[in-house]
Amino acid sequence: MPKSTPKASHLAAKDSQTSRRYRGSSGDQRRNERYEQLLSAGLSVIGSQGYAAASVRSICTAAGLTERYFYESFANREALLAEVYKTQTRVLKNRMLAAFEGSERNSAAFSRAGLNAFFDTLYQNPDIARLLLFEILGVSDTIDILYYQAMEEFAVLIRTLTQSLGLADISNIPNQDMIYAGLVGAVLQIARRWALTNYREPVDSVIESSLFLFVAATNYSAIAK
Amino acid sequence: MPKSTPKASHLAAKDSQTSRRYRGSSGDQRRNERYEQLLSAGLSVIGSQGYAAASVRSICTAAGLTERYFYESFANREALLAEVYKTQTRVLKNRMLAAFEGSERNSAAFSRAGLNAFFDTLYQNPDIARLLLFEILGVSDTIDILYYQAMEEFAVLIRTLTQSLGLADISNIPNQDMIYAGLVGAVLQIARRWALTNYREPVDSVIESSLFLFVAATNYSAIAK
DNA sequence: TACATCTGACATCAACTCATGTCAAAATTT
DNA sequence: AAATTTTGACATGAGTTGATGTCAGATGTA
Repeated sequence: MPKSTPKASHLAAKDSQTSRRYRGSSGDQRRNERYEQLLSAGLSVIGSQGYAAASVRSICTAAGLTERYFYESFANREALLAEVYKTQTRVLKNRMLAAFEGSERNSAAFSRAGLNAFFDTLYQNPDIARLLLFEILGVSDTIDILYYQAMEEFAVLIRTLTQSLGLADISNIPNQDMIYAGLVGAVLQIARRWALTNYREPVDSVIESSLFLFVAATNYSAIAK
Repeated sequence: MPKSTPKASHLAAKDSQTSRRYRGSSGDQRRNERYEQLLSAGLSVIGSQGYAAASVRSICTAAGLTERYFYESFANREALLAEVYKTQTRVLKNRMLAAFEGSERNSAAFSRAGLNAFFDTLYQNPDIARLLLFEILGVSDTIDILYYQAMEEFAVLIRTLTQSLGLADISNIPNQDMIYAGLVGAVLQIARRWALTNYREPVDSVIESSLFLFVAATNYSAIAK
């Protein structure tokens, strides 16, 4: 039996008894700090150098930790990428929800607020932008599924909000899932284009272009049919 | 001086004099064959295993060639990826152009023909789909730019065709480049979603959803303003 | 037949990867 | 102060990678 039990999960409740306080914090706290450091270093390295160049060594160096601690929190590189991705999409989603809350209840203002939160987050954090827009694709089947799920969540989010507020309606059109997925894809592509041209366009410009597609799609059927 | 001059380009016109006929073909012909074999094997391996797993060795094995010949045609792995990508986007573009040619001259039929060529190609060639939709992103700055350029070309293509045929007009809207980029992104996202769910949706369904976004975007401004 | 070229299987090389192990010194508790 | 846990720097090992080199034998030419 190994003397140091490996922990795939960072929630190692079992050790809270056997561990001892150290530098003012408990074993769980310290482990949690290391986990957070690795998560943050992962975002930084992947977001600036790319996933291919993000070796365990480089991430641990950036985190100020030894490689031994990497495997305390993550099974492998891919698991770290997955966690970073989940964390950042959650952050993004929350910011957008907060923006929706604080916006006026009319169609344009509402959508603009959400799009502003989205594009502003990417603009303020190029590492996040690179990771969410580029590095996440083509890594593995597992990660691809994660990406797919995140896209689906965003699509459901905007669909629910749009419809529940009665801002627009395309319910007479079949395959709405796909159309909302397409709209998310349109925004992502505009964001990728924006990033690849070093964010030269003003943020308002990318917001308005995205908004146009949203409004066109959600209003067209009501007008045309 | 090295006795075997390395050739970064596969167009090694210089050797056409020094080389000798072999198995019925000239040196240039043989070199060209090897180049094509590597290109095809590259698509196959990258498209089925992913770029990360596509080592020089595995590609050469798939091509039935020795590693020595890899560097005769390509400077490195990335150069091969770039060539495969360029080749396949060119093929795709040509198929779409051919589809446009053979279609009726009304808005819906025209767009449908192009979209059908696009989605059908991906459906018939999952390797191409994976490479174009997933594996191309996040590899390197050079490859990212290649992707960006290809997207831009497709956007210009549909913009030019749409406008020159008078099928629709959004010229009263600013930042049309961005909007067409967004439409390309929408189609790509629908394709990615389709691929990630193992092409379960009928091809007509993804075509109609894409078409809806096109028609909505290109007709909305004319109606609304 | 004698010779030159081309080919493909294989060897080599340093560099790098992930993952695990070792151990003395630092920090904490008793 | 003594004992014990935790830490961080480093070593290790098995494996793979990209890139280049070697060479006997197949395929051609004279």
